[in-house]
Amino acid sequence: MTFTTAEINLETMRASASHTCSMLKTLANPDRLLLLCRISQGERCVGDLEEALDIHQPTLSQQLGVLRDEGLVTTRRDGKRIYYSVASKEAMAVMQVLYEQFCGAKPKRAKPSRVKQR
Amino acid sequence: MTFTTAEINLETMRASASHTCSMLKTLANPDRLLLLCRISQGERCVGDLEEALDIHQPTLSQQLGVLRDEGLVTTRRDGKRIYYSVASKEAMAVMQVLYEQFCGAKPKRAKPSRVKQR
DNA sequence: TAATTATATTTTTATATATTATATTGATAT
DNA sequence: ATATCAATATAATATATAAAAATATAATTA
Repeated sequence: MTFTTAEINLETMRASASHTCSMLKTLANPDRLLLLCRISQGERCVGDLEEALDIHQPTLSQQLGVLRDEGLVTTRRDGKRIYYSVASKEAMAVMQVLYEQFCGAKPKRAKPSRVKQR
Repeated sequence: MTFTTAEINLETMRASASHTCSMLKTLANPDRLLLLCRISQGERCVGDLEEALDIHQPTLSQQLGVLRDEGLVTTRRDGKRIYYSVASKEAMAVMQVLYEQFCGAKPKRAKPSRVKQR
């Protein structure tokens, strides 16, 4: 089977291709994808992320730096802790679709499918 | 401003992270993104893509090979020409969202915004 | 001074892309 | 059949990055 989409204009897409691709590139790493996934559920401090993902602290900090540089997250300090939250609605929209497509989640607006009663 | 999404379960996402990321990686290149964009509007032969994107034939063929290997497109031969079409609904869903988010396109289901009459 | 997080540095490893040349497949004319 | 042209793919190479991990150290706050 093959697919098409609603109209996507090539020139319009070309204009944002570089920006779009650098964001995709940032998401295209399992550690960063899962970090963003965790942070998308509400702000999280580094210690929490370290435990949830089970990666070494400097590696974690490095990947968080990548997410910061790309503008996908922001931080807030509270005492010794630094809390991360998602700063990009574009990234959130993409995450949502990825979850729907690859994890079988229903889109929020979908009509519930009719289920035969027995 | 910060953002959250509907529930995204970390472990569920982890299970598909590798697959998801390899697809994102494939999309995260301007040439491939634009190729997919063009092909998403209906099947296209290589010559058409070459003209639309203005890249050298072997480079084009190589990038089309990447899209094939990832299963994002399929081909059909008609005489001397080979026609490409999109084979991945997941990729189409992501393209659609990218277009909405980065090119200001409205999602299909959005209510039209009320416009003040004068 | 301990806890939390970030940064710098180095090393390893892996890609990524373009270029050039050549091969394959199908159509057409001889 | 064979030669040839057009369309596309593949192979081989070169070049350029760069991505991830590891180790060590620094900065900030309590």
